[in-house]
Amino acid sequence: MQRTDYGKMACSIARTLDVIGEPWSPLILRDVWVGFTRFEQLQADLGISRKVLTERLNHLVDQGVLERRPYDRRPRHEYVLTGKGTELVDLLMVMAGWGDKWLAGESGPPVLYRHHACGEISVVDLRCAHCGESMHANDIDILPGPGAAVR
Amino acid sequence: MQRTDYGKMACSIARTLDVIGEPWSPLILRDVWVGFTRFEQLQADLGISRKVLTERLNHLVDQGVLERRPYDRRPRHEYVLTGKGTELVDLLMVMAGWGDKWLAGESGPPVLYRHHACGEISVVDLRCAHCGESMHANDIDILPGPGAAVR
DNA sequence: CAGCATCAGTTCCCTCAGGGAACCCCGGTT
DNA sequence: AACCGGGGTTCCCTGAGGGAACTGATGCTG
Repeated sequence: MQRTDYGKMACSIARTLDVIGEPWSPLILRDVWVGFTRFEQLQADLGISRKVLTERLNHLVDQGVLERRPYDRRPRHEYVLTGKGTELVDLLMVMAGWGDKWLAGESGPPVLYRHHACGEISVVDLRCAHCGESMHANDIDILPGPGAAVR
Repeated sequence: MQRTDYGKMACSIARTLDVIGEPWSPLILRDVWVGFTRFEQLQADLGISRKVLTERLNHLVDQGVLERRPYDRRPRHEYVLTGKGTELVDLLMVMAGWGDKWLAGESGPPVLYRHHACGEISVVDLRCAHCGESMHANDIDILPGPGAAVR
């Protein structure tokens, strides 16, 4: 949890930050996505404090982004992405794309993405869901929406 | 700065978090994007502590995401997005899109986006830059890239 | 069946980052 | 000369993150 509660703001960016804005949360999702699904695996891979990992996992489960699932008759669980969580991974892909472009340096990007549909190594691009043309920060106007008045 | 330094990890998500992963940074970028470009405006709109706002702005300028620009003969500046920063706004759009879908509730999204190209209210969609087909979390394989070995 | 290992946390303390308020500096205005 | 307003700085206090030790439930081993 942040000191300041973003969830109350009438802004979908702030609300999203309330779900995955704390330090570590995006990296936890990344790890779950690539197959580190258990507490010990996450802790070892990330080097995160166990206390904080517990807090983050509980929060992500509470928010419906991850699901806790037993995988043994012993009290053992793994964490898996829900549909809501899987769609957050899209955000991670865009984040990775920006980092690949601006921060990777000499040696190039640490991972590559192969698109199932065309079989090629590729990157994500943002398109308008309506017309299919490119849709970036300078290609849009912002208008107040129906939820604008809610505080 | 986080306690843990993400910038050292061989992961573009972690590196991106090193730039805008601290609390407030995405909201600062959002505000600059929509036109709150001055210290006092940002402080008033966000309700952020002045100390932290100073730190965040310096960090974002250091990272080449924002540019500090004088707008008066007095020592007054405004902050504007660089090219690098403008591309980060794409990330904010995806973040907002997710929040609109999963967190907006009854009253609907607080803001709408009108796409210049088609003039319609729309949302961003992720496509493969290579073939143009939909490209989401489950549509790709992850492979090690050239920068994978760097620690 | 005692002892040990493993996973998944929980508890403890310590440090340091965020919040809040007061203060400062600098140029311009009256 | 006194005041103002933008853009910070400085101070203290609280609370979140880090680290390491401890716990509890279950299964495996001798």
